[in-house]
Amino acid sequence: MATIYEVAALAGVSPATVSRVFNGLAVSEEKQRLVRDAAARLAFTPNKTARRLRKQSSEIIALLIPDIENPFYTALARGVEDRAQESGFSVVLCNTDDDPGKELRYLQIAASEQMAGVILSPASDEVDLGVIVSLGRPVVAVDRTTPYPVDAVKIDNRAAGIAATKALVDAGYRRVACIAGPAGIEATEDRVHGWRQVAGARVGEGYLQHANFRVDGGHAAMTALLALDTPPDAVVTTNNLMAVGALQALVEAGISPETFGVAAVGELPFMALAPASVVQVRLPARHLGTTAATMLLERIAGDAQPLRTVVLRAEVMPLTSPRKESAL
Amino acid sequence: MATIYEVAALAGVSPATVSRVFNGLAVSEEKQRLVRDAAARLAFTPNKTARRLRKQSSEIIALLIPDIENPFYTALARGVEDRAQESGFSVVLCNTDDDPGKELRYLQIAASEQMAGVILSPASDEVDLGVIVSLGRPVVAVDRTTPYPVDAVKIDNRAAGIAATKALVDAGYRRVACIAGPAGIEATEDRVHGWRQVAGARVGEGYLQHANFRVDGGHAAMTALLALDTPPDAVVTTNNLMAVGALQALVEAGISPETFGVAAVGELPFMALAPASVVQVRLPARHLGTTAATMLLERIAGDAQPLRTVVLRAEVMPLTSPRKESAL
DNA sequence: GGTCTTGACGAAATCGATTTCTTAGACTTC
DNA sequence: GAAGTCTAAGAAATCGATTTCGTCAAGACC
Repeated sequence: MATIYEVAALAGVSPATVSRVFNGLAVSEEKQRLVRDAAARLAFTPNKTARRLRKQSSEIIALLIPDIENPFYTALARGVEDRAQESGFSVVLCNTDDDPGKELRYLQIAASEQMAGVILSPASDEVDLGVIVSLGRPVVAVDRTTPYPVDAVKIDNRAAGIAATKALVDAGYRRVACIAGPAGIEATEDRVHGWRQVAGARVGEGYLQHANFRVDGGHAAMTALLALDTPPDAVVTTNNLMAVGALQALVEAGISPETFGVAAVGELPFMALAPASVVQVRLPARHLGTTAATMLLERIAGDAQPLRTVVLRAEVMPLTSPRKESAL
Repeated sequence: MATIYEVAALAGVSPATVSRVFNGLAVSEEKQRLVRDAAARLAFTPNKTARRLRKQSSEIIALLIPDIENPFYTALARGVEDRAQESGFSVVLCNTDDDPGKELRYLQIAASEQMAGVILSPASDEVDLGVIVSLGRPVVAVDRTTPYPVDAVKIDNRAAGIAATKALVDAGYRRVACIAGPAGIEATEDRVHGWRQVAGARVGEGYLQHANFRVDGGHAAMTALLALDTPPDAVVTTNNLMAVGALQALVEAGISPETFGVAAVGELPFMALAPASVVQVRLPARHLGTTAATMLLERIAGDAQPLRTVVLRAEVMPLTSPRKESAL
C-alpha cells in the first residue's frame, strides 16, 4: 500500500497537496495532473484508518438486528444497504441474537470504531444507548422502540394485530388464540393488544402463549395450545417464523391448515411454499430499512430537526391470489 | 471518549504504561491498580482506530456473500460469526449481489480498512483478489472457488447433483430436467455434471435451463420447461431458491408436486412449508462457515502450511420423515 | 508605487494508540 | 563490592492521513 508521502515524493509536491487533490480542495490543474498520475502509478488508495483517526468519523453505519436468519430482517437490511450505498456509505451487519450483552458489545464496537451512526432493533428496553448518543452519533430505532430519545421507524403493530385477527374472525373462526413473542417487547405487545381487542370475548384460558421469536418457539407454543382442554380453532402469531413453527406442529398433529385458521403478522418466508389458507399481514420490511437509513443519513449530514417517529402501516394480503413475484 | 493520555494523567503514570496494562505486558501490581481505577473512573475504551493505524491490522474479518436473502448464505454467515466471536473477532457482512463490481469495491474496502482477512464466495473467476493477497492478508474461498491460490472450503457438488438426480430416477421419473444457475460458476456446473451423469440417457432437448440463482429465475426456467414439446416429468434445481420458484410455477400451472418430481440441491428454506415430496440434498451451510472461519483464523494467527481445499459432503434428506427442528 | 486581497501550497501539528529506545534501580554472581 | 543481568516504566518516534498556519506571489485598488 502506497502512502500519501510516496505519492507526494513521486509527484514532486507536498503530502498536503496530495490530500487536497483527493478531497477536492483547490489545487492547480498542473499539480492535480501530477498527483493523479503518481497515484495511479503507485496504485494508491488512501488509508481509511488514518483518515478516520484524524477526522474522527467514518462512512460506515452499523445495523444491529436480532436474527439474521429471519427473512424479515434480511429484507430490512437490504433496504438499509441500498439506501446507504447510494450515499457512499457501507453497512456493517451485526447479529444480536436478542441478547442485550451482545448488543452492548456491538454498540461499543460501533463507538470505538468511529462509525457514523447506528440503526438498531433493540433487544430490550435496557439497552444503553448512552455510549453512542453521548458521542453525538445519530441512532435510529427500527421495528422496535426504546426509551432513549432517538428517531424511530416502526409499524402500526396494533393495527396489524387487529387485521390478522379480524381476518380469522371474519372467516368464521370462533376460538382464536395468540402466539406472541417474549413479553416486554413493545412490537409484540402491541400486536397482542390488537388481537385481544378483536378476539377478546372469545378468548379462553391459556389462549395467549409466549414464545421466542423463532420456529421452535412457534412449534412449542402451538403444541401447548393443542393440548388445552378446549383448544382453539385458530391462531394468530405475532411474527413470521413462529407461524412456520405453528404450521409444522399442526401438520405433525395431523391437522390441516385448511380447517385450523392460521394468521401471521408478517409474511411467511418463501410464500410459494406456504398453504394458501394462511392469512398474512404484509410488513414493509424493506421500506422500514430504507426509511431508517434515510433518517440516519439526514442526521449524519447534520439535520437537527426535532426527533421523529415514522409509523408505517402494514397491509393484509389477500387470501386467495398467490403473488407472482419473489417471496419477499 | 477518554484517551490513554487522560488515563495516564489521572493515574500518575505514562501513556506507555497504560497501554501496557491494557495489552497484558509487564507492569507492577501497584501501577496496574492505579491505571485500572483511573480507566474505570473515566469509562475509558481504547480507540480502535488509533490502535489499528499503529498495528496495521484489526480484529475484523470481512465476509462477502452473493445474496443475503438466501437462507443458505445466512446460515453460512452464522457459522462464520459463531467461530469468529469465539476468538474475539467481529464479522462484517457484505452483500455482493453476484456483481463483480460490488465485490471489488468491498475487497478494496477490506484492504483499506486493514481488515484481518476475507472469506468470500466469488461472484466470478475474474475477481481480483490481488488487492488483498498482495497485502499478505489471508483469504478463504467458500462454496465457490477461484483461480487465485487461496484456501477453500467447498461442497462435493457433483456428488450432490448425482444424489438429487438419482433420488428422482429411483422414484420412477423418466424425463429429468435440470434448472441450473448462471453458466461459469463452478459449483453449479459441477452439480449439472452430476445430473447429466445420471440422467444422461434420458435428457431431452432443452432440458437444461440456466437461470439466476433466485426465486424468479427458477420460476421462469420451470415455465420454459413446461412449454417444451416433450416436457420433463421431473426436475433437479441446483440451488434452494430456484426450487421454490419452480414449485411456484408448478402450482400455478395446476400441477401437483406429487406427480411432478422435484429435487433440489440445497435445503428448501423453512421446510415445514414445503411439500413433503420434494427431494432435498442437505448442504452443510453452517459448517461451511465454521470451517472457513477456522481456516482463516489459523492463517491470521500465522499458520503457513500449504494451501488447503476442504471438501464437505452433502447429505440426501430422507423423503418421508419431516425434521423436527428449525428449518435451517 | 504601495497596500490589500486572494489563492496555491508547503511545514508542521494533530488524531490516539503502540513500540522502540533509554534509564534507573534491584538483584545476581564471583 | 564491582561488574553484569533483569525489570519496570518514562520519553519519544511511529502509523498515514487531515488541517491549521504561514509564506509567497499575482492581481486589485487608490
